[in-house]
Amino acid sequence: MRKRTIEDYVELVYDLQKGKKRVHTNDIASSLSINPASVTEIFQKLNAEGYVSYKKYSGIKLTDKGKNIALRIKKKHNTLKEFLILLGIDSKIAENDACEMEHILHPSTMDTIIKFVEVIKKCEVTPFWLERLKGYVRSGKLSKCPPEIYELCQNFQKIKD
Amino acid sequence: MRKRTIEDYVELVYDLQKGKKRVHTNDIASSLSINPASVTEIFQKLNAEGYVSYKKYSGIKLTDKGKNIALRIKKKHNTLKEFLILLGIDSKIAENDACEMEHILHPSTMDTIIKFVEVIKKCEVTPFWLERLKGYVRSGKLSKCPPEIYELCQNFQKIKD
DNA sequence: TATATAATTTAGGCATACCTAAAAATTAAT
DNA sequence: ATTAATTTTTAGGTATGCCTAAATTATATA
Repeated sequence: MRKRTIEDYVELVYDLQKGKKRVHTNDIASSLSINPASVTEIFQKLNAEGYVSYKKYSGIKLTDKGKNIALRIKKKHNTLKEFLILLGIDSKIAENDACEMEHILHPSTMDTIIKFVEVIKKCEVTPFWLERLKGYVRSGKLSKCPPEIYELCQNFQKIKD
Repeated sequence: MRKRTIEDYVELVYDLQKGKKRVHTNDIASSLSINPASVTEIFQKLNAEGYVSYKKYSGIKLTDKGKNIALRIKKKHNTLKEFLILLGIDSKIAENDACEMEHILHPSTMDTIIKFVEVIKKCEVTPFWLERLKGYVRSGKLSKCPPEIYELCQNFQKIKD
């Protein structure tokens, strides 16, 4: 696996913190299958950089700074997952890929994807191209674009030019 | 930057190899702004794992295994870049994000994206939703879906049910 | 061909993200 | 309230991907 970033930990702490006051070394350790001793080091680092407040032997708690970052990333994560699921990708895989993508995409790419999801979600009917895509992924066969659709697009294009 | 993988190097070697017999430490070193001494180590590793053949002081050359991997990744890369550009993302940014995504996406996600690009490219006219998305990204304003389109999609959906 | 210059490799170092083992603190059970 | 069990921390270790400096090999020039 790639090296885990501060963002990864902050996000995880946020999730584990739900319904408890503080997050303890063992919570993270068992959740990531790493050694509690390693988690102590991570806590110290997160604390030093102001993402959490840490008291020896009593776990950590996200600071406002940490919470903001967590929320920012989780928003990205959810949008990306939604995006992938929209395209027909299995939700477990979407979850995973979103997890990777959330750290690497350029803000403007993120912005486009956010708007993409928004546009598709605003449609009351499943867009036609999406039906075609899903069918193609499922069967390996790409159905023909119905001439009505084609004509419409063509007309709209003419209007623009 | 994230830790560079074997894949990164193999891909780079492939590109640098164009028009020359062998790739030398300095080619990689200057291309990545890392120390030639580090590149020697990388060469030894690539050689040990069979991706290149390496002769001390005379650079490396991709093996068939290495070449296959390079081609596989470059194909992913190109598709991802194309995909992002289709969505209206600036080509320099698309290049960069593709570079990151190519290593992380699940094969089935990759497959869907490949087919997505294929479907859109097969259209002789720019699909309508894509026009709307681009307009939205550009202006922040989302145009209404024309009723003709809406009706068509609705009809097709009825046929399916 | 001898020598200067450039490219490459070796040897050893540093940072980091993890590890294990053992010490210290906390919590639970009698 | 002791003592036992659990959790957490400390101390020290490993692997890796980079580094610098110095040694070695290759190449270019006189």
